[in-house]
Amino acid sequence: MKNKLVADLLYQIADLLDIKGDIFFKTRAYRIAAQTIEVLNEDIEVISKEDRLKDINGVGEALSLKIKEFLDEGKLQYFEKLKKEIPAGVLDLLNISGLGPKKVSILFNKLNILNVEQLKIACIEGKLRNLDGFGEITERNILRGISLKEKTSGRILLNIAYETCMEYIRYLKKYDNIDKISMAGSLRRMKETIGDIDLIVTSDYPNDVMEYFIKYSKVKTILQKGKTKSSVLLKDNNIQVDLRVVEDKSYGAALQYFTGSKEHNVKIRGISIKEGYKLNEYGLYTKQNGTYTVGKTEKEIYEKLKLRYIEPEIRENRGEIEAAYLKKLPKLVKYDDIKGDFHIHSNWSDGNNNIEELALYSKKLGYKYIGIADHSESLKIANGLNSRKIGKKIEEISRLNSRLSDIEIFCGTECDIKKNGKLDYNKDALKKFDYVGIAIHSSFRSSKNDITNRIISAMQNEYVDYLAHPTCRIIGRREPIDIDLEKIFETAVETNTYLEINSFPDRLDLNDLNIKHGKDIGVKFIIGTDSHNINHLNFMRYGIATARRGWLNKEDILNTYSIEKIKTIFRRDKRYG
DNA sequence: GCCGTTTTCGGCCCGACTGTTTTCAGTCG
Repeated sequence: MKNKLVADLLYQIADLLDIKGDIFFKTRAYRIAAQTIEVLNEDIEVISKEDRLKDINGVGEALSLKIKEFLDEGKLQYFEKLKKEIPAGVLDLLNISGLGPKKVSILFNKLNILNVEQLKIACIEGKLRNLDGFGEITERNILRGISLKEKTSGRILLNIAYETCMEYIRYLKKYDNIDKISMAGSLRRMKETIGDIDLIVTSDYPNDVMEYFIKYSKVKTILQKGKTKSSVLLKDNNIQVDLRVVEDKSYGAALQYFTGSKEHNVKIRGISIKEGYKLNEYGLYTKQNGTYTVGKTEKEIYEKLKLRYIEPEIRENRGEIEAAYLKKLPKLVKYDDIKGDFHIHSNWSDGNNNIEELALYSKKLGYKYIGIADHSESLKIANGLNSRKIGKKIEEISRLNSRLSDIEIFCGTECDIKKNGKLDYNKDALKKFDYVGIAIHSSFRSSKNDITNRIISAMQNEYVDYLAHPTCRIIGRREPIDIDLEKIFETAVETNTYLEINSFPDRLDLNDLNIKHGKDIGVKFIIGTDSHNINHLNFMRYGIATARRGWLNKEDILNTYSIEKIKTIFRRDKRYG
């Protein structure tokens, strides 16, 4: 499947044309086509061979020829030419918050700025302020955007790392000489961003495993290759993957050692010493004469140290070791505990799929229910629903509910919170929904007091069920909004408002620390994917991981409940009484 | 660029906000 590759090509062309100053509707056409191809279920190569490219919505004469050339030749002349006109570093500038194609174009053409580093220097030297449309504040904003990007630079989003890793594991599993295999490191702990991918395998033939490991078709560079450890750099995304081969009797010890976190391990090793052992990546050895005691599984190591087994997601030295000793570890929510998803956008607003497609795919995931929460009226860009359309959407959902079995569809909304804290829909409109999610989509930089009060007053609305992506952060692009989370948590408890754990990989909002803190105060949560097409529904895994990192158990999360219980919560007396 | 015609051109979701200006361009969602 080269669908993703083709989509990326079209996205890049759109960016390049934007910087060149081509008309908006042309670049938009490229992006629409890219988006469609990205989520296409059918293999684009098959479609191309059968000469059906033009049947794809958004692909016409010109694009079909370009896609065909790219698939047949392995590259596209048009794209190669564009890349010569605009260096790759200039494209990077688009990823800085506050910079769009027009400004980037000026920076490139007037100041000959070719990359982020040069831009940073130019800002510090005050060279931008004299350009048309730029000023001192622009310089400061750009510097802020660059530093935000630097903070996460070199780190990959969780979903990219996870998918890349699973693909590598599938390749390795095909090899007979590998027995056990697992990911380790921050990826196994499911941190929101990942530095590199660590893999641990057991085998009696380490040398052969190393050979097989580096022969993977996506390897770009072999960084090192030894007897038991090798590192490679992957094509496309430049991710580093480290592989370690250990004996079976050391498998658990190696996993424990390489999963981390560093802080967790330091403390565990301290406990080992106190208990008369020495712990390293090969096993737990007695201090006295260095004999091997255990090491085959992580569980037996923890148990030998008088601790309960600690799940990887919470190994951060945030109290888990003490809790493991006192037998007070939370029973973390499991990846298959989730029974549905309430944050899904359909093609009634800005989603790519219709409700039936979403429902059928959700059924495949084993869900019992889903909720379609399209945008509200004022979010015109996202094609927000006006009150007339709400009725029609409800009719469609009830038709589907009577036709489809084993899955129930709820009609919800992601209602915009206006600047004054009022909701985008009035009471009569809100009443029509099965449930109401609320969210902020503008004025992120208001004062802490204003924005906190704005959210609190929205939460106090009697029709509101949950607050979506509470801090509005975008990892690597936007800092969380400055809010008084303590007050938000208190209001959530008072008003029975569930707080969302948004599973979209660049959001993961609330984050692990917020969640843990909220739980201590008594907050209840809901995990939503913010899906805009059926593939996004799979992001649920990352929301669950974040919930686990926040120490949540099943009972803390709305969408683990039975459908009957959900209905009583959505129809609580205060609303309909 | 695509699409759909009253079919070969004209329309294509647009409003809020910011920082620049002094009436508006660029960015964001």
